[in-house]
Amino acid sequence: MKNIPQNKSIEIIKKNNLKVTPQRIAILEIIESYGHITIESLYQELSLKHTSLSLATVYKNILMMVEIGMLLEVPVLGIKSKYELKKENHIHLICTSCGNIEDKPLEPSIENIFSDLAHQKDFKLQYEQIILYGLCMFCQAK
Amino acid sequence: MKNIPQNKSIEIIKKNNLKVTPQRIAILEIIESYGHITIESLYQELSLKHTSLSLATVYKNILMMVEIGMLLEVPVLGIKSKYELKKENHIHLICTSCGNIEDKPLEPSIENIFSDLAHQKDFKLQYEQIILYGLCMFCQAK
DNA sequence: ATATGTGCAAAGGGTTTGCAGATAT
DNA sequence: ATATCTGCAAACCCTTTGCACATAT
Repeated sequence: MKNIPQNKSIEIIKKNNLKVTPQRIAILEIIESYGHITIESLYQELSLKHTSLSLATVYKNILMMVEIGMLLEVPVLGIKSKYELKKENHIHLICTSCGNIEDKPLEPSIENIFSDLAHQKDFKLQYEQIILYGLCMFCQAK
Repeated sequence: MKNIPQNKSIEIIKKNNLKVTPQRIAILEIIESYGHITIESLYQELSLKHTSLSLATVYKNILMMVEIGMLLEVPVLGIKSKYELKKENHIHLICTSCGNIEDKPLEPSIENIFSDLAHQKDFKLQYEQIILYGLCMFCQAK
């Protein structure tokens, strides 16, 4: 494979001491453009441009990238997990009608509430996962 | 099967207009005693007393009970989902070391924060899923 | 009596694995 | 040059399904 573009995906891969392959660049670019995506959709999208890219490679990379903290798994009730690039902690708003996921920054005031709460329970907090399910503005209009 | 005890599980089953079978009673009693449990553990536990109970029956019931809102699925990053009896909305504290899940009531002050936040985004909130990952007091001591 | 539920065994589908060949460094 | 990565195909679950029989109402 050829034509490796210079971009953010490459930087992320390098930062994590992984080899910069066209497959990985393609995977990250699609995840970035979608924001949140399932393995299945990711593979479908990848197949359009990289017909030889195998599903096994997608699985191996996604699992490994989650493992090393490059990606974050977002479990979605009822369907399969979606994956996103790791960034500052944020809240997810998931539409139960269209499945779209929107991010919202996690304000310090909220973070404080949960760190206090964890402290009360003698719980050493590592990660806060906040997911709000409901109808997005578009699906409400329907 | 015989020996149907009178208890909370039976009431739950009746309230949902399902037939009261020994299998369902056993399933609910184990979920209640564990608080949160995976399908696999549930089946293992069930097998101890009800040797003829099939895994297919467990799956059929759990899926159906989640569907009608008797049970709630709690996705756990890295492993399989656990299931719990539906009750007032609450926060989950999941230990990343031992996997134990503890509940904490969701205070109105927190609920208000998220309903406000959803409102800002023109999002019609249906369900708030808050999961805190970290180390429980026992695993910190190790 | 009848709708519902269970158990079995088979099918299904998503995920993982091993390995040989290819590629990035 | 060599450690890493990819693609293929098989293996491996976990989960679902269909159907005949059993059971709750």
